[in-house]
Amino acid sequence: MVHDSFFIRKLEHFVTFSPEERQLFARHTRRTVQLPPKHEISSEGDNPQDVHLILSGFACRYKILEDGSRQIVAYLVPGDFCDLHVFILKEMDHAIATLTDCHVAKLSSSDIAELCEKPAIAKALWWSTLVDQSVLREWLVNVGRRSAEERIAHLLCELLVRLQSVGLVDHDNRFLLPVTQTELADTMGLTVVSVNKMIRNLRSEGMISAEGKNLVVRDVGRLKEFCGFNETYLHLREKAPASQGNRVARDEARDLSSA
Amino acid sequence: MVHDSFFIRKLEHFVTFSPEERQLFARHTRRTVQLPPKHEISSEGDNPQDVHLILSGFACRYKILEDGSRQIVAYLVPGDFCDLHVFILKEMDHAIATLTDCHVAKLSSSDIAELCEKPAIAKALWWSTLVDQSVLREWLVNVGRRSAEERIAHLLCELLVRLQSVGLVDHDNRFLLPVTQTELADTMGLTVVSVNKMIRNLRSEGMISAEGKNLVVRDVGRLKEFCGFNETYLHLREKAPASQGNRVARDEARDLSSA
DNA sequence: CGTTATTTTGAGGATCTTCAACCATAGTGG
DNA sequence: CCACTATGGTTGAAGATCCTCAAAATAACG
Repeated sequence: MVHDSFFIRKLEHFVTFSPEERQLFARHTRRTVQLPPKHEISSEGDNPQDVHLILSGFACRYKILEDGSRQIVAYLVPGDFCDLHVFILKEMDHAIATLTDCHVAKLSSSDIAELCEKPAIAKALWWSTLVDQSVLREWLVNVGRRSAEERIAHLLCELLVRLQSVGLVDHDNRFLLPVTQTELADTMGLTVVSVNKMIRNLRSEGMISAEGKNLVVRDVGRLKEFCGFNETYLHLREKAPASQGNRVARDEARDLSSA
Repeated sequence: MVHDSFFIRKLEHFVTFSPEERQLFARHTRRTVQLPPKHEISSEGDNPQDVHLILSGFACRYKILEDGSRQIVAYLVPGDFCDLHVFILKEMDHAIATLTDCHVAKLSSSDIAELCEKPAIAKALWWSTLVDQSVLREWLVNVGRRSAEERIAHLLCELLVRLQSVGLVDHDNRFLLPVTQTELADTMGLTVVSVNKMIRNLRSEGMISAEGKNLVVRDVGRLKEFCGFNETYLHLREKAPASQGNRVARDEARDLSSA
């Protein structure tokens, strides 16, 4: 119940849904599976039949090279669609796997088709694909042009904002980051050793701190400043920032945290 | 006239268009401009009104960082749409500029809307967006996980195949590459000095040779082998290669467009 | 409580960058 | 016609960043 709302909350950064549209979403996301960590949702070369939507947990999109090294090209967090492209591109050019326990909804071709009959929903799905693309561009900038320490800082800023946008961050900028340093390394084009040392730096400079799998951003301003983070590329401000819209969002967040 | 066909040729890797659909394309790509090199087609922060389609020449998509460094995140070659996202995302999160003289078609919101009334065309535009996304993923892998020399080899393989797919490569694997080494460096997350030395290596190893602005791939097999190039990610083989399969695809497209 | 995964640290080395030239080419204006 | 300038390509030397290798410490897990 709670989980079902993450993607609605995400998409509502872009459009506001009517009650019927929300019900339509609920109806088409009923078929779900519970997956353990490191479970492949779809593999390179597959021609999958379903679209997957992350309801809870973390997953990632990645490619494996001939020499066995891995590059993670996207993190998939609650509210994210994994593979909206499967009805157009017949062959997966990458794999998708869970990083943690995940609750995942499976939507068939007809689920998507029926959802897309509502123009607001079709547009929102377009938006989410385009935002994924924009994130990918920023990751390329990150790996291509920033230092190891800046890269990690930038990724943490992005996750902070993305998770905030679906209500998964505490008031003190604490969020669950169930990702190993090896996985971070595979994300940023670095080695574990580097990642470890750079995280130590960020920590000793007082910008972040880690408590188990929780990450706390101690100084958001300085962290963003340090890596040149500009959240425009997440395109979270498409809707007019009217006070009414904001109030609705706040009320929902309160409801959910009590649930 | 010749130029008009590049994007049709590109999209026809995915669907086959009817004569009416081709005419529709012709009708909606009549408004064109001729641009000089280094001309900004659209800038970061813009809310452009038109979609741009490259008819001839090379352009690129890039971001500038605070320190002035640049990361190119896509090459746009004849047949490529620059900014199909402008009707959804209200603010450009990156800039687009020509690299050479470019002949560019400008399509308005209504041009696109009318084109998308034909399901085959709508699907083809979707396909082209998704392929752009796939290329972006592969570039991230490239910059994140491959050595300087492999990166350049991989980019050259990609351009070879992409330009081949629109008929811009000679029988002897020669094509026009009007890109400076500085631009290559900004593409691969390297410096000009490195790019220069790696190109020298590839040349001395007999894989490529350069004649002015022409690049010749002397040993395609070895070049692809060297960088682990696998063209699957370009998704150029969506149509069934059998003649029968093609007929079915064509029939489907016809049915849908008449619906 | 032993086993495995993950984090942490150090030392040495490779790759790529930075800096600083110099050369080649093409376009410009006297 | 030729000096002058701008752009791009080429090269070498020195240094920084990040990697590799190796090992220990810590945490997670059945």
